Amino acid sequence: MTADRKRGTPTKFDLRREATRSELLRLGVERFPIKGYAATTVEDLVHDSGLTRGAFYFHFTGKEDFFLAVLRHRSEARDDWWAVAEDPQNTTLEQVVGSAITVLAMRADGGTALWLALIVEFVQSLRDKQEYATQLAELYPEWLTELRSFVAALDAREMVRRDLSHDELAGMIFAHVEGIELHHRLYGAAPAGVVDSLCRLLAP
Amino acid sequence: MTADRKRGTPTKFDLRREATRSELLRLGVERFPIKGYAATTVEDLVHDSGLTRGAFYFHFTGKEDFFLAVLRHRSEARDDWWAVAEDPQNTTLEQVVGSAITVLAMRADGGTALWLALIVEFVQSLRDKQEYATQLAELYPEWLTELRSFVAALDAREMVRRDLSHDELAGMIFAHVEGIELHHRLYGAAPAGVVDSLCRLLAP
Amino acid sequence: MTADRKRGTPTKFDLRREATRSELLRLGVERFPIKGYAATTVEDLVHDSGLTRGAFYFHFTGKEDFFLAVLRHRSEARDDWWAVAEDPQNTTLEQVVGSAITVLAMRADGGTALWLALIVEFVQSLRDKQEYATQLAELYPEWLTELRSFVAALDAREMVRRDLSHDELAGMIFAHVEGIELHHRLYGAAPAGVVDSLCRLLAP
Amino acid sequence: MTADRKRGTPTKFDLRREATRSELLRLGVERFPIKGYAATTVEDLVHDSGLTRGAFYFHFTGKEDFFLAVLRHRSEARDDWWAVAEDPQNTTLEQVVGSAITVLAMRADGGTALWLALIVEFVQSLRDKQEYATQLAELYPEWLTELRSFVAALDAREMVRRDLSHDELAGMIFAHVEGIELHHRLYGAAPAGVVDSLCRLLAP
DNA sequence: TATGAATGAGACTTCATTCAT
DNA sequence: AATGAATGAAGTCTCATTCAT
Repeated sequence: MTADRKRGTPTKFDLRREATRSELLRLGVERFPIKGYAATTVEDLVHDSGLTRGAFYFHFTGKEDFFLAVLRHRSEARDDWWAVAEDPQNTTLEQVVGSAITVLAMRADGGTALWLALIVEFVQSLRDKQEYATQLAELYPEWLTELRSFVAALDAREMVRRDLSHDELAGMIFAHVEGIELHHRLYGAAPAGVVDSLCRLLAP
Repeated sequence: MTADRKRGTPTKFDLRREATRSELLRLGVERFPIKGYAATTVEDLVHDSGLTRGAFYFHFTGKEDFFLAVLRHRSEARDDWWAVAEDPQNTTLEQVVGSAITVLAMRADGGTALWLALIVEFVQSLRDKQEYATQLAELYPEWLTELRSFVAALDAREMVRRDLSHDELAGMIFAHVEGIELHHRLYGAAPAGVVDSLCRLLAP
Repeated sequence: MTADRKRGTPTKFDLRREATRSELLRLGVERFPIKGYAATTVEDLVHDSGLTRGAFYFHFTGKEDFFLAVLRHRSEARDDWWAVAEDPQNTTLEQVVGSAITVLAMRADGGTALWLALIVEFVQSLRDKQEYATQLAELYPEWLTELRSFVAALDAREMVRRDLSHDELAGMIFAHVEGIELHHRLYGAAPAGVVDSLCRLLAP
Repeated sequence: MTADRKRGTPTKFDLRREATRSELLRLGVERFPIKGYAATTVEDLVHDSGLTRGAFYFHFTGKEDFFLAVLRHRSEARDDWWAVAEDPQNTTLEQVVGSAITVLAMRADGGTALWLALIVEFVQSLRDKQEYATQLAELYPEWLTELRSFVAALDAREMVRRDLSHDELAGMIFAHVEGIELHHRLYGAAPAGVVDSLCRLLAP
């Protein structure tokens, strides 16, 4: 059996383990948004799922470790929304950005700026546990990938400014959108023309 | 004594009480940034200051109430930084925005995006205590005041777009800057040209 | 009131606090022997005493801190048993030692070698928390004091060897007695003539 | 296979089983001293050895059972150190005892008084599981055997007192040495002349 | 107008042991 | 003969808040 694992053939143990692990991650995606990072207890996570706290600690070192795993898990399930930038029907930057916003709004799992808020809580709770902060920072470039693809697609159609790198543009619009959504969430501040402001930031 | 207070003549008791209250608020401004909202205990707040838990609960109903009071207290001590927009030496939008950024960077009390993070923690900790969320939302317009003055000063010099209200512009740049700074704080993401992007957002 | 404290006049708070603290220590002396150091939970300690876990943690940093405080507390309540060494009725070393053993046997609070076993458990549980080990080591000389007095009294009557210091003799007989009692406790090994062996160790 | 076992001809299954069992015991001897009895988890025991929890529970009913088996296992690997008592080069009791101490100091596996401390922890953890305490007590006479041989060898050369049985003398010096070493371990108390005190205890 | 000892609900985490395979 | 994922009971400790004074 050990040999099997080495060869990459999952044993029955591997299968069982992975099933449980996945279920835990799914529960994390589902339940962290409900009460927030800090207020969600391990018990809240496993409650009513047939899993136990023990299972949780078998798979993860602790809550921090788990939260990062959840973030990674979320990253995996991403589609190609940025393909809207290649759609010839969208002839102007405004149209492309508008379509993109529309597509993205449809799949926000949990609510606007929700995960950003969770991440802020997470980071605040760390206080000098540098290891986890580092792991989080390593996820950022990955999240930027989609946006970079979007920017690249725009660039291919000469719809975007060229004095900044794709990376810089992606980072800029990411931060802009999250800033707007977060203010909306915290203060109920109604955003004024996100499409418009994004276009201004991106236009050549 | 109550009679005195009604007449507006503060007795020495009133003075003492106000001194204690102010000191507590000052401590809040000083100590919340150190460990974050959740991790800062009431003991952390009063420790080493000669004040006690008892004083804390005499002046405030609880931690939430106190935090809001601290936010209000912070708003009071604001200068006229936005006057840079009236300085005739700054002839272009770029120069004005650049000066403003420079001035603001100097007085950040505690660190970049720090208070935004505290507010996020605070809001997350509330979970259905609508009363406090409402109180927080009421503070937002006040914070916007400075930015609105800034925008108005720019407007007077015809340096700013007019398709959006001062309020909308103020809200937009507020959210933009905080979004950028927060990403910097969370992920170490280096912001690409804040002055530049602000100009794009504001320009006529 | 603060001034009172500085002057050494206990306030009502001081009195209440000390009463609770003493009661906790008393409970420690009473209950650690029942289940042993490791198995005695904080709940076990306060249970049925009207005190709470919270009170425990108000007064002590944790279980280790408390255990050391209990050991110190025990040290304080010691009588002058070694005065038997000055009793002129005991004319030989055998008689003196025999009387001493008899006296000591009467006040063993909890059982033979019980506290030694607790201390061993305590030390084993520390594992590289040097701070507590150091604090424990500092108690040893104090415990030796009584035995040193005993040896000194014997010495005054020229009943004891002089090639070793009082300190060395005290340490030797302390270890000897505890070794014997511990073996008795662990293995049920019946000690063969403690009086006799002590005399051999002490005789000139 | 069972038949084979009954006939005493070990099959290759028997061999494998015994190998695993032995390895587990060896691991116990190696790893209990590291963290102590209580703090050493079953995982600590098998980790990095290729063995598993499952194997552990196949061979032993539990941790207590295992610890006793480890103690028995340790007893088996004993040499004839006490032969120094027969060495004609050692002409006095002092010389014999001194040589014995020297020899013994060389083979202390794990550190001074280490196993005594483990046994204390073990016994404390039992609390009314009389069965295990009994099994432990049954090991004691066996451990005494070596010391008894030593005493017997001394007796043959008329170097030892005769008012006590070999058993009593062996028990006495065993307890004495362990008492001294334990105090050394717990409090850092430096033993004063072990050779000397042993001679006093043993001399005719 | 405070004081500060005490409360008490729960959080995270550990680990000996089980059991389906 | 062994595997190792999972269990679940229990333990230590934290802290916002209360209340007698």
